[in-house]
Amino acid sequence: MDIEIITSINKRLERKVIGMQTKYADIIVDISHENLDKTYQYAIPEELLERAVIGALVLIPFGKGNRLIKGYIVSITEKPNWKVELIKPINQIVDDALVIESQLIHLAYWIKETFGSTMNDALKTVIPVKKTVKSVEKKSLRLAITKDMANEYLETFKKRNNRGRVRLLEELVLQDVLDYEIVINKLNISRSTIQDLEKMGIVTTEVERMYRNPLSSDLKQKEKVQLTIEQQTVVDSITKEYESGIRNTYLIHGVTGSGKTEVYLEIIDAVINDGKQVIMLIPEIALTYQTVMRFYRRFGNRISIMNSRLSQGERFDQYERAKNGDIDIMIGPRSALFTPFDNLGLIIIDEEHEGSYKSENPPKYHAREVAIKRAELSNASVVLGSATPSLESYRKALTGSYRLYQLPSRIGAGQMPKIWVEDLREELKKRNKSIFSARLKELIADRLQKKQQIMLFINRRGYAGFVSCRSCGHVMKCPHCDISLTAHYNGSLVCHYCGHEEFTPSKCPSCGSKYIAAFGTGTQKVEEFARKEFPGARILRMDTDTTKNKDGHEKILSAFANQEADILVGTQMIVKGHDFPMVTLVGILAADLSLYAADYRAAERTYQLLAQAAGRAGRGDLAGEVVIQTYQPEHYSITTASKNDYVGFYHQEMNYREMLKYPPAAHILAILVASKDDKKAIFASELISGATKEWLKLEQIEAETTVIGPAAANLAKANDIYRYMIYVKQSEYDYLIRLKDYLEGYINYSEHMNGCNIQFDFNPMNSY
DNA sequence: AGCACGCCGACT
DNA sequence: GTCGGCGTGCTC
Repeated sequence: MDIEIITSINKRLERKVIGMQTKYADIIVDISHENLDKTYQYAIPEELLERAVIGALVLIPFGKGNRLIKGYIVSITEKPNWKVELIKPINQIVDDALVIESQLIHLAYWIKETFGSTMNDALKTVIPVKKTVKSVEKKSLRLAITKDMANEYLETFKKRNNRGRVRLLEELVLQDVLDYEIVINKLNISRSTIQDLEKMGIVTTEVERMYRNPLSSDLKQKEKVQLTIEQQTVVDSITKEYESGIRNTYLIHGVTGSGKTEVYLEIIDAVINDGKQVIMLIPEIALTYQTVMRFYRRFGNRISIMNSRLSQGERFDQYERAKNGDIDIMIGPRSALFTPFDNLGLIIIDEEHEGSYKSENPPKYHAREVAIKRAELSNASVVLGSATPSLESYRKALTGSYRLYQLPSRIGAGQMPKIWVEDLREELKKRNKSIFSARLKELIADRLQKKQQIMLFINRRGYAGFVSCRSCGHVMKCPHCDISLTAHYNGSLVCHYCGHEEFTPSKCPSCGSKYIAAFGTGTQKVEEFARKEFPGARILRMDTDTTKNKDGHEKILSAFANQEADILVGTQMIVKGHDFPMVTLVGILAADLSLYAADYRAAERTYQLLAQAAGRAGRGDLAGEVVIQTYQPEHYSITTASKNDYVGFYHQEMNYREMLKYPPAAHILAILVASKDDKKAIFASELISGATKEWLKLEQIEAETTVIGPAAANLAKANDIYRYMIYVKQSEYDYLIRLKDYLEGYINYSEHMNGCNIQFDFNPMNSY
């Protein structure tokens, strides 16, 4: 007997004896159609077991004819969830590590494992929605023969009573191009009819693929600037390593105005000249016309830009262009990370510390970590850049897992601004009840007179204050969410979470007092004050209200850049992306507001905001000044920011995190339990916390692990859904992942979790 | 997407 | 009857 047959029989026997199970693979098929947008289960033949990994490209028999089609393995299980006798085996595995889909599916799996989500959610973030194919690939029908011939056919079809064909042909004779969609839906012609006519050579279908480039491609004169020695050193060092095949993660710590962008441009140039592709992540808020044009001028239409305003179709186009090799550089927010470049050489993350790089919905991944993983999979380097690096990254740079580069000085004539810290308590003592300190007032007057520009920055989101009763303290709250309502200038109260709107009451609903009014300083109030204080000044305000319509954001910024106003009042959104050479004064009205946030990152965020805001002053030839107004002038985030001392801040903050075991000193797993039914949510969260403690005991790590909660979330109710939180602090990330895996199993198993939505968040960036 | 099944009118 | 056009539903 043939030796191969014997071994195969032996193997089979062996499996029976050991009780080895057949393994099954969930596979997504490589056909773009809505109905096929799910997984199919196939048996993995024994001899393919080793190579059947997640992401593998396989050929599978599909449909009645068992025609072989391409598919990708997205998960592997032991138990079939389909009638076993109907499950077909995988035909073969195509070994092709370069297939980008494989890589992205593998990445999705890693995301699911590392950040906790379903494989489905992970896949959805990684693979562009296939549904959009329909709307993008605009299919149309055209007559393939002359009209006379068509009329002849029409006669014969009429005689034969081929109603479908007649309907279609009649329409085509009238108007020789028809939209595929219209033909199917409006004319009620089935696909088989069209196919038949196509076979007969009467009609042709065309896929017109028109790429919508969000930017017109008129200008692309190459722009090259002379780099400073500092910049050149960084560029040389990174490109030299790149060229010698070394791949690494680099952190560029450069003060605002130090010219990080030029450094990026040079490195990108080197990488694309090597025939590789580049992904550049920029926070959405900084993705302004100005920034985009800089890249565009340098690289012309080899780049593509993605942002959340793009329609699904446009987004899909961009992915297609990347896949077809029409572009080398993709610029965009978090989601651009999944651009299907198959020869990726570099990922850049600008403003690496930005909170928007952390996804808010599952999978709650951090773009920085995913970028590093993707770079590892496709042999690329990662460059992180920031004026105020996240503690996580700076720590890694100091311990050597990232390479650290410094750009300590501004380029050109720009000098670091002079920074004043004004103690608001002192102002109050001096009976200054204005929101402007004496110094700020004086400096504003000075700049107005010199015809220079001023930015006033209020450390809060576009918000005009909550409404409360002065006699009983009752606060107006949203009936669906546990959050105070926000007063708007049109007199209504709005909930920022669910959009609930009601009239501002004239009497307190709790005690009936007439003294109920809006509190807090918002951008609108600042604007009002400034108008009163400086009647001649032209003032622009930028917040969520004034930027609601399409290009509001861009319009206000360019109006200010064109010096159509003297003062720009705004929230965080004014501190990013734009250069205003005529701004020589920045006022930060209440620097410590963000310190009160109930969140361990409050100090870090405050430092970042102050540094960014201060960085706006004196970008041109004129020297700048910054006034920081605060009630806590002695707080280290403010003292270090006023001296532009990032390293000093880092060490102080790191001490605090070490002491309290907050990230990056340790890791936190946040578990959110949400349900429409309050009791269910409470019970489920109790169970989960119990299971957590059990598991910790089993692993014998309960002593070095802290479990907090369950407790009602900060936002205890949103959209009528009750929310409870459990926090687990542990210094080993791995333990938290294993705990998550364990809890996932527990949640699937327990029937008490029905009707509850449970989400995991590792090292959360936003509070719940 | 591609394939087959089943229904229905027309025709040898 | 049965053939071919037409609509529909399914694919592990």
